[in-house]
Amino acid sequence: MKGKIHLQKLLESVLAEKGWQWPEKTTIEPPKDRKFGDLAANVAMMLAGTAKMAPRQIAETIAAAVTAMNDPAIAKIDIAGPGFLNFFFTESFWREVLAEVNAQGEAYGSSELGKGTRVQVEYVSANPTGPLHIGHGRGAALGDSLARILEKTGYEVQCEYYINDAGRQMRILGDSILYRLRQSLDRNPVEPEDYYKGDYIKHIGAVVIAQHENILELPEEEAVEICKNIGMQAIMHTIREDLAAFGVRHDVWFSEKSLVEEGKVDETFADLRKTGLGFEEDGAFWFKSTQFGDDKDRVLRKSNGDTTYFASDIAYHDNKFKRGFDLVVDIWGADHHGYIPRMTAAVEALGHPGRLKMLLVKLVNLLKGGEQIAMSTRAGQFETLKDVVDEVGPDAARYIFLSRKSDSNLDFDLELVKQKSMDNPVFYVQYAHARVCSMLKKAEAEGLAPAAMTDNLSGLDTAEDMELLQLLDQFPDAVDGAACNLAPHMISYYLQDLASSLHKYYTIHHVLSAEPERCRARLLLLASVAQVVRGGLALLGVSAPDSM
RNA sequence: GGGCUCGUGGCUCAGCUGGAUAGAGCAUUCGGCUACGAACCGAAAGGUCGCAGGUUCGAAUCCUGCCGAGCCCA
Repeated sequence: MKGKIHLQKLLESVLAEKGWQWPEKTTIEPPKDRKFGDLAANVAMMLAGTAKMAPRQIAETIAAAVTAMNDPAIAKIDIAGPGFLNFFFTESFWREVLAEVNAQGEAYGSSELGKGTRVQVEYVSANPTGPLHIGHGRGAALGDSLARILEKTGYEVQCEYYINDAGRQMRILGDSILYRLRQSLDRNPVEPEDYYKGDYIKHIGAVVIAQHENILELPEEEAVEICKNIGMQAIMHTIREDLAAFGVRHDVWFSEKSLVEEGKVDETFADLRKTGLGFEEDGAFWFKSTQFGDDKDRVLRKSNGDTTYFASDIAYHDNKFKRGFDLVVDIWGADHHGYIPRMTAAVEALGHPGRLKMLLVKLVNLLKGGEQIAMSTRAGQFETLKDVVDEVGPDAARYIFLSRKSDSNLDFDLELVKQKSMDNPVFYVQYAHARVCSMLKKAEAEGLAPAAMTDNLSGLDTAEDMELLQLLDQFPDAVDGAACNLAPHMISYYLQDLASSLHKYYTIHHVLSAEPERCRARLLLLASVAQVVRGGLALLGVSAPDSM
């Protein structure tokens, strides 16, 4: 970031002097091959069109102008390929990065990118009909990490869980519990055509009978209602526990039922009717979503009087924006992707176009030693999030989830995730941290303290020193990138790079036995690396142990 | 039938708001611990970026068609 900012200032002043406008799409970033230099700018190629000159010729002009400025940070400028400007900075410039890292401490990497924008991240939001499974875990890790990243980059973040506690699924839950309850008492009940079959249903049945001894004497409707309520509470309780054990935060637990009971759905209907975007037809109430690019209009209230899920969802999103969020991020399972056009249409109809971002999380393919484990809540066979976290630990599970794009398929092999190999890079990154901590501890025991910024740091002069310094400088860029793209996996990849450079450094350069001044400078460098590793892992919600 | 997402070395994936010789890890082969943690490091080998067109000075990246996989809707 520091290098980039410095370079951008130089280039901007040169362009201003030449009367060229700064092209919007200019990038300043490390070149793909480090032998090309420390940072490369494509500005000459971007200018070719408007300046009506060959890119390389523009590059020559810019390079000459920058050279003439005699900037103390710039060691060399090359022009290469189609017109890249490749900049080499001085070693002492890169050493200054350490001042940045240490002055900011824990805050290093944070930015004002979000400018205080109020953003809500809604995630998990699983129906309270059964325990969370591993697919929910992926969404949970993504949402939680995203919230951390957005907070780090200057957004004001609220995390929310939407509880689908109204509607048909809840009725089925009540039926399922009652059925299992009767069965356990040898009443030989009729099997419902559709019900939840997991063992947890039986356990809830036991709780119900303990609290309501006379339940079987009550009218059917009343009994189902009791089962439903107790069941929902019990399940939500375990969901909260499982999320807490996974280190996932939600600030608000929002009930669909409350939305309906407070008349918010009716309010939304009225609003739609007023704007002409809602209409009656065939005894049903419709939303004119085709006006916003959906492929057909959608029913909000059926002719039998029941409102649809979509109706609640519109009212819910209306409510979100009325609560003052500038941006809403929804994280959904990929099986809901068909829902995107109509939801986008709805948010537009509500007058908030472009302020809803939907992230899809593809299902997780759970394997054990290469063999697939089937998952289905309804059929009652699944590996719960809790089981998985208990088995592999929250760090490993989270890191796996966050080391891939969320919309790509993910194989989660319980055996591989436990292995301490690069099949699960979480250990690789954590190991880098533990290694440095152990070294710092040993140094302390020997009376060696890391250098201060006022000390002579010229001992940091090898290619590996520069590599680490430049990576430290790139951390804020990685965080901003992850925030802009709503993509925590960019942090994982950054951390793997940083850990790799650290391990290489460790192998090549001996720290404690170097001459005192160089030793202390290296300790400062390594302490800075450890701090950034810690900061990066914190954004993923993964711990950074001192020893392992 | 309509729609969405995805096809990148043997495997798992980055890169996708167009830029340099397409990158990692695993697996394979070879090499490195009498110094700070070998859960590590180095080297080799491995690719028509699904296929075919198009846009451009330049395409894994953008557009169109097709093939293939998964899912959603009817």
